[in-house]
Amino acid sequence: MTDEVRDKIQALIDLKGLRMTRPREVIMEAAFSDPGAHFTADELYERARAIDPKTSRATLYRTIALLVEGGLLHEIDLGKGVASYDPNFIESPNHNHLICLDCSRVVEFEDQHISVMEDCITRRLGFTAASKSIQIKANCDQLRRTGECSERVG
Amino acid sequence: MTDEVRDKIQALIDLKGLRMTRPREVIMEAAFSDPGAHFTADELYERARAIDPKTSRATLYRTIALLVEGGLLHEIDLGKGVASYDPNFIESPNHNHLICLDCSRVVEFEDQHISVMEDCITRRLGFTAASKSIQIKANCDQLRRTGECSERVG
DNA sequence: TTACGTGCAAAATTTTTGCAGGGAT
DNA sequence: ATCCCTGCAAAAATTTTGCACGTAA
Repeated sequence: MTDEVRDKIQALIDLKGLRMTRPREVIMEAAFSDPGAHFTADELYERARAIDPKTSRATLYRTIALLVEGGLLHEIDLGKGVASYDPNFIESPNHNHLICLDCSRVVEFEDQHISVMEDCITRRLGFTAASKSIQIKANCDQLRRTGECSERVG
Repeated sequence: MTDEVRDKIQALIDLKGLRMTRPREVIMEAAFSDPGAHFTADELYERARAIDPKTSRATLYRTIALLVEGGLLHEIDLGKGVASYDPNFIESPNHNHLICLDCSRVVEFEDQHISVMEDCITRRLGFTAASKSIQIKANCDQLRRTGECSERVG
């Protein structure tokens, strides 16, 4: 977990007048240890239990809600049917997701041109954008050429 | 429901060797009667029951799965926490969603430029796009000017 | 000390499934 | 007649909540 994330967490705790407890610490550690790793509630539960097996689902859900509300965690749709969460919006607030239909890998990307156009369209519709996200489901070219998919990340 | 939709449904039924039954008909009627209206599973349940109160959830979920699998219904994330479904991808296969944070209204929009750029980025990452979607959460300018939000759809 | 936080277990939601009877082709 | 389909009810999966005890500040 980076210091920046640690600071944001502390700021959120302070802002809401909450307390930093060990159960919360464990869950946040599990959530932010790898910024590239998205997860579902259940996956985070397993990760947290890897750090402290006593972690309870009740506290997990309460902490997820806290982090989402505070903007440190974003709820995203990765097409799994259940909500996934993305811990990387702190460091890359404007990234999008490409989901590989062949291996389910998720590639994050950013693009200034598209971002500008999104703002443009939003304004034209009479709104001011608060958050923007793109999901692209796609097939891996390499798979078709070589029969393999995993690994390569453009 | 348009004839085009009716035809697509029939084609799906035929392709899979299924049968067109009254319970399915009711659910599909509820789903496609208003292409602009997104819905959750539960909302569709209520709509279907308005047509035929005997509609069961089991059949509803089975029919939703059938339509999603067949590409007639798209699962989308409207930020409600539960999956929503969009019946309008048959008529507008490439539209995106803007969600008003003030009134929760969903505005659909399409844009050729962005669509091209998405394909471009996807190719650059080494993939071929299968489906693309954008979600923008935004605040209504009119609300800030006049204190009202609903109604206006750019 | 004193709220706030926690875990447990129960409850509430949401979705899936087994099964026996019913219906489309 | 055949095999798919349906509804019911039970089960499964996921998330929320009440409560008594624990603990950070």
